[in-house]
Amino acid sequence: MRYWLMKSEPSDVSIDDLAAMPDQSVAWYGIRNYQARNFMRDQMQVGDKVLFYHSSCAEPGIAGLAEVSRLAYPDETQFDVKHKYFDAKATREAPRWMNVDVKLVRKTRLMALKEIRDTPELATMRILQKGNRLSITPIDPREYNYIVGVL
DNA sequence: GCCAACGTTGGC
DNA sequence: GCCAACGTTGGC
Repeated sequence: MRYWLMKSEPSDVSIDDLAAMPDQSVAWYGIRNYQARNFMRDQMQVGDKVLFYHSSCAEPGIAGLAEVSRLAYPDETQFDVKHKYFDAKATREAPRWMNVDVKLVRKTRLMALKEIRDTPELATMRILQKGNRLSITPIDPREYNYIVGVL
């Protein structure tokens, strides 16, 4: 089993939006970065643990715990000409983008980016490294356990 | 809104 | 294959 941090803009899908979904589960659509796609396509397994992170918002930070609930499958939005994530180079026969489904485990207190940054045990997390922009990053089990312990 | 950092695109 | 131009991310 692996551990991941997945960023979502709360104006798009927040932890409360996730909680309100049928099954409290959502397709992680819209990933248009190959590294992040490859993590979902090649490495994620059902049951993998996910830190649900709010990005591009007033209070960036970890907002809840989730887990992978469905293996990667083609991202529907790439085929929808009216969608902002439409990709003209993707076809049903040769889809370019994939997504897993992610299901809520529980909403937590917000662990703010600042708190993460101020925690020596978490200094090696990828979201803290300069210039990191990846929206999906692997998390060390020790880091994951530390975070769950303080939430 | 700014801007640093990085990924992608496309002409050559 | 190089690399300049461009687009995006995401904290501030």
